[in-house]
Amino acid sequence: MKNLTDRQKEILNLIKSFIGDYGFPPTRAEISKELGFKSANAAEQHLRAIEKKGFIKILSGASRGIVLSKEEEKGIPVIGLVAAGGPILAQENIEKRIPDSQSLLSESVDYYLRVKGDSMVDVGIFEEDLIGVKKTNDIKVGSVVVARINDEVTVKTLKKFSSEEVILKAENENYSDIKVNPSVDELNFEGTCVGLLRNLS
Amino acid sequence: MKNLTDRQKEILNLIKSFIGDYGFPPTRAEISKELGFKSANAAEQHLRAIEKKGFIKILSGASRGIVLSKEEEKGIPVIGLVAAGGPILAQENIEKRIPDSQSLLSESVDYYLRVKGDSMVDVGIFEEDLIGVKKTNDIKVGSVVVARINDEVTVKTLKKFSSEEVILKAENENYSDIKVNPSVDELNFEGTCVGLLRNLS
DNA sequence: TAACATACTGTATATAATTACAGTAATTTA
DNA sequence: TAAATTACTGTAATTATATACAGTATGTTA
Repeated sequence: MKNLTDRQKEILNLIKSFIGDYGFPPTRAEISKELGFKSANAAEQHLRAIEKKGFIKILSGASRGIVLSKEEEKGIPVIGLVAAGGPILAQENIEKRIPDSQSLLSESVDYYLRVKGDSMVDVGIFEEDLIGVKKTNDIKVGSVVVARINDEVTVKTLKKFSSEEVILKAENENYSDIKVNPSVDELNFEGTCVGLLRNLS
Repeated sequence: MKNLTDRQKEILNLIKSFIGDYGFPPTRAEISKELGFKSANAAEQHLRAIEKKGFIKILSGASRGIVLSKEEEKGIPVIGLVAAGGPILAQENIEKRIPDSQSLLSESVDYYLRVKGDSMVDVGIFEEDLIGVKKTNDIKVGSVVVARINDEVTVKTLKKFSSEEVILKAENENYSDIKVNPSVDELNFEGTCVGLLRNLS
């Protein structure tokens, strides 16, 4: 999918915020008015360009027939198993997308990660739970983090963080702490856990 | 807010599902076609009636200018403390509403209930977690239920369910089972727990 | 029992909206 | 450097849409 120009991004954002405000997409005239175009055709042509790049679909004949593409619906990706060797958010890792409900979790979530194993049961994180992860470099001791050690992704509590040693704690007495020497092992923090979703029944 | 007639409900549901499918509301003609009206005016008049009852707002002049009212935006209520003596979904109990993200939890949630106490920690339900509750009479032994015993609301696992005795199990070894005789105590099941949300950080 | 609400058909019209065609001009890509 | 893309103005036609007015019929409320 090609990149949008700044102007095109501006128009796409306008469409999204219009939908957020009114519940339906704007007309060409409304877009033009908002951005100061004197001709509705300016909007029309921008829309065609944005459609060509795959960000929207225009339903011909229908008034306000602008449909945001799947990717653009801002669904938050759910990551199942993480394939080795690639970024965690690679397309192949995305199981599905779930709607972005800002007010659901207080901090913004970049993706959900499906929990494997029972190493965090003592803090109520169970297998198959979805943890909401925020990508951040602001990693704090005591918080639950998503770390990648030698290309393996793991969820643990950060217990110690120094240049010589990083300790990741499993919240389950049957597991022992993971001690990592950052100068020897490849260690990356993928983010902090800011929330949890569980499907029961 | 007055109640809608069956036909009006049908039309409101059509509008919601149309928005779900296309991302914008239907026209009068589209509503009429879907429901088999031969005149677009039938839809128009239904819309006016539904607006009068407060479920939608019609923006005059705007095509597809149907806006769902706040209440109708299907925000799911979050219940904090339940005031004694009233229905659990009474206005005074509603802390806030969070957007309905169907695909978030697989079963539909009628409301979220903020968990008080630590009686369910062994199944990973912690204090302040929000459990997604589905109102249902189809209560099953083994599932986590929201029960009301003599006007007190509690979340427990249903262990036994017969006409002589109902046993509600706390999932925490420090708590003992609650045994209720339905013919003596007032026992109501408010619903089944179908999911869980937790805010960390 | 008169007034009102519900649930439509049918016709008509103003206006809202899409969209094609003809240009201009600057910038980017091949 | 020719061709394509971006970023618009301006005009106009067709179609999409909202919406008023005139009816018919049935059920409900005051």
